[in-house]
Amino acid sequence: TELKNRILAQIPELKAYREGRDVLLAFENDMGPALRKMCDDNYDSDAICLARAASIVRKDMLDRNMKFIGSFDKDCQTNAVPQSLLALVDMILHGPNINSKYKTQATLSIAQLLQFNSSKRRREGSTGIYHNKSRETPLPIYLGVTVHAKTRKRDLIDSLFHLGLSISYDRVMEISTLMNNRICQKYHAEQLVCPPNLRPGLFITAAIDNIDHNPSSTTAADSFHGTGISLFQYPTPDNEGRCESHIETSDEELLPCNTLFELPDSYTNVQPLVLPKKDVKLPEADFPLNNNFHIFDQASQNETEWLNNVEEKYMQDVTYDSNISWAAYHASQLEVHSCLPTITAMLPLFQDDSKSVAMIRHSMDVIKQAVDKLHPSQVPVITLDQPLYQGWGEVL
DNA sequence: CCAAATTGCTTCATCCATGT
DNA sequence: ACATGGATGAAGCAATTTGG
Repeated sequence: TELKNRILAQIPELKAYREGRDVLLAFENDMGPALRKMCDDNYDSDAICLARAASIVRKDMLDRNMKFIGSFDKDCQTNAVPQSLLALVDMILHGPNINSKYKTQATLSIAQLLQFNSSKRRREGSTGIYHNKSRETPLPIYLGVTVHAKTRKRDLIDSLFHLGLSISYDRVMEISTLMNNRICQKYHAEQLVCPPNLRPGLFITAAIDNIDHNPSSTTAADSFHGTGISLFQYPTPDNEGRCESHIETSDEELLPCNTLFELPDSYTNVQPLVLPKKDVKLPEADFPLNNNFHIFDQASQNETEWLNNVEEKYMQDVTYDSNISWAAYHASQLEVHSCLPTITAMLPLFQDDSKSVAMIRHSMDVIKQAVDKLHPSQVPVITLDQPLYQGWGEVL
């Protein structure tokens, strides 16, 4: 309507005919004067050009129907916005002659924000912006979720949302619930808890430790003395493992967005365990247990070398590569090979005391399940610190 | 115009740092 | 050890906006 009024104001020879919802513009008298007037009015023809360009791009934008499925793929930024919008933004930013295939991140960001903040029809005098889920783009989602994950500050997300940069706080909550439910569904389907960022085919080590959150405030009613289990994988350039972080999104509609699923019972229920009172008979090993004393010789030789190094260097000034400490010396003696960052995953926490034998037994079961799934041929490797190790010995 | 979606507001409960 | 107030989040409801 605004466009119609502008056009009518500029070209009074035009007449508007209403036909249902559409408005037809037609010339009342003959075409000549009107055309001439349009050509003369250079200023407004720019405006018409802009309006035309905008409506072309808008049509593409509003036709988009994206849905956030829980993860971003590599080209999600480009795929989230129509090509015409990208081209337009790129032309505005870098001039119309550049036809580069590689869009800058600024182009992508601006285009995504445009798409995110667009609406099909705005009511006269409406103040706020209502965002449509089907036109959500990766950038505002990423921004909102990341800011929440790092800071957990609601007002920060709210102000970003009011600036049109991020999704609303409610939407962040909704997405987090959705992710939880999806991953719980996966755990239920497999009947074991195995974080999806771990990769099949890589060696796994596990660590069990007690988690003690003992708030310093005197009124903190409950402290947390639980158990945490971490899994580690060590990818190398030769074997990076198969990356299967994609969670299937089969029955999308069935997942409620307002209630949280629970973890499988087989994970959360720690079975009680009674240790036999008497000494247990150890099974006989089916291979000879011989003493590899040359390992100890090698180890003591390493220690001697370290002590020699300390003796040699302790009088001198300490520099970056003095490597005085035990760990630094031995690390410097290792051969350097390229290695990728370790993949770590933390399993959901347990409330049970980590020193109890039942908990340790359950940890072993849980770790074994995860190892069997990811790297079936492997013997589980578990590390623990001293108080837990005592209980561990009892379990064994 | 109207139903559906989205957003804003309020209330209530809980947690926890801080001060006394 | 206790009170207090800020921060947070869930839930419900109302208001507003959108899109057919």
